[in-house]
Amino acid sequence: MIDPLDLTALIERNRPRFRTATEFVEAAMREAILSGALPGGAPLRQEELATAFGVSRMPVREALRQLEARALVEFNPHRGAVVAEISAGDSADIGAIRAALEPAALRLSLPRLSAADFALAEELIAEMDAEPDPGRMGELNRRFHMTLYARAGRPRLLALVEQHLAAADRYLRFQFAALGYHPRSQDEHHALLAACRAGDADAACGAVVDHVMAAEEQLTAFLGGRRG
Amino acid sequence: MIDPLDLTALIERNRPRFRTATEFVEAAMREAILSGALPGGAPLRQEELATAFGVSRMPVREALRQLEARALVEFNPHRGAVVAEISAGDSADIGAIRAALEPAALRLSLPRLSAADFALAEELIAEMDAEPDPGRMGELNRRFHMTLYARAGRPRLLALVEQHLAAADRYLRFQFAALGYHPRSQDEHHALLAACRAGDADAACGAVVDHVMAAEEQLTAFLGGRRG
DNA sequence: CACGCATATATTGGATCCAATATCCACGCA
DNA sequence: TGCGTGGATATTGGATCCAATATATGCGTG
Repeated sequence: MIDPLDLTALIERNRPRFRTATEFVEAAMREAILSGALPGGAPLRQEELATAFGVSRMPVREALRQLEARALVEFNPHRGAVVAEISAGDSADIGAIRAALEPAALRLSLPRLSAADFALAEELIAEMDAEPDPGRMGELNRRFHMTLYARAGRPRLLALVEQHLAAADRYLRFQFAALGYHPRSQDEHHALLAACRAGDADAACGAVVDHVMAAEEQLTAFLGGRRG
Repeated sequence: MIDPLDLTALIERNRPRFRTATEFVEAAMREAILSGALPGGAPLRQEELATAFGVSRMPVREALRQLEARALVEFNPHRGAVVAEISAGDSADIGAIRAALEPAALRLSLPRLSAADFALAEELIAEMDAEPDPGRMGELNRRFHMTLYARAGRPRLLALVEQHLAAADRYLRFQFAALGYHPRSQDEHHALLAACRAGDADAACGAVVDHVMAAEEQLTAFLGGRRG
């Protein structure tokens, strides 16, 4: 049973931003899943969600289908949808994808990055140092990475990267809550930015891969390595 | 207006394979889009599709939402959905993604490939030589690649790879129809398989990247390079 | 007392209905 | 004659209703 109060905060706040109820429900539920408000395995009763969002079951159904295509929820015919579980195996999967995509995006973007981009990235690192909330923290981390990739000029690639950065957030929140923030990650952010500023594509890509892999290893160890 | 006869072939053939109408419609429409039966830009009228599939508008709507999340169709609120357009820019986008993901999948899979896997890959190459139909051709090409990646043991990564192999098919069909099949591609398949058999991961990954990039360059040139 | 079967209930899947919005066309006016 | 406005029409978005299926409960029987 989902506590209605947990969701009411997310709901109705940015309702008017969306043109259709389906859009609204999809965005709110994605946010809820990625932020951990809806934990892995949580059953998603359509009627319950519909009343929580103040709509009928139909926008909920369409939103659930979209989230299914993004692997955030899983459907079982006639049995309902549940929030996709997190696991060590899935974390490794996401890590492998990030380690492949992010250097590719960076390599395309790097030559076109401007001084303003570097300044923004620097500022985001500083904000991360001061941010205690894990949720905002993940958001800042995502924006830092995306700032460096943004000039790649490949919308599809960037959408994939952002999607998997967000997916990784679900896991990083775990790590953050359990171990506190790892200062090594900030060192890696600085190193990455320095390599970018120097225009050294190979070093920058290496830094990204190391960064992703390090976080991934930490996580796999933390999650107990139940699966490869 | 969609010619109903174009779709009727796809419809009702494997209808019983699916447990829900939504699953069925989603699979059929994805197939239709990827195979080119529904070309880019084609308007997707819900009522029309519903009668074509012999269902109500609802499964169609849910299927369209799933396809939207996979970037195969585009929605405009209150204006309807259209099949996602193909373009030189999008082709380059897909090429960049493939060039990043496929070597990663291959590197994970390569050490675990068996003699049977190599034999299957070899057979698929041979079948490609004899296949005149572009549709079946793409299918064989996809299976060849996926055979080499299958042992990666990363379901999420493999799903992404397969998804973008399929997306690339939409473009390769173009190339095939206009230029005929390029024998160079088969040479590259042989070289790739040889490197895999030799267990040379670096060479194999290099071969994949070259293969993807070569096809991509051909395509970009053919599509006129309207966009980067 | 355990197991299997039948029935009851809850929940999803699918169809139909109504409302909201966009497009199209005609008409009037400058 | 060209442009803008207003209404008619088509199509989507959302709500409600019905059917199909899965789970749970309880009964009977071995």
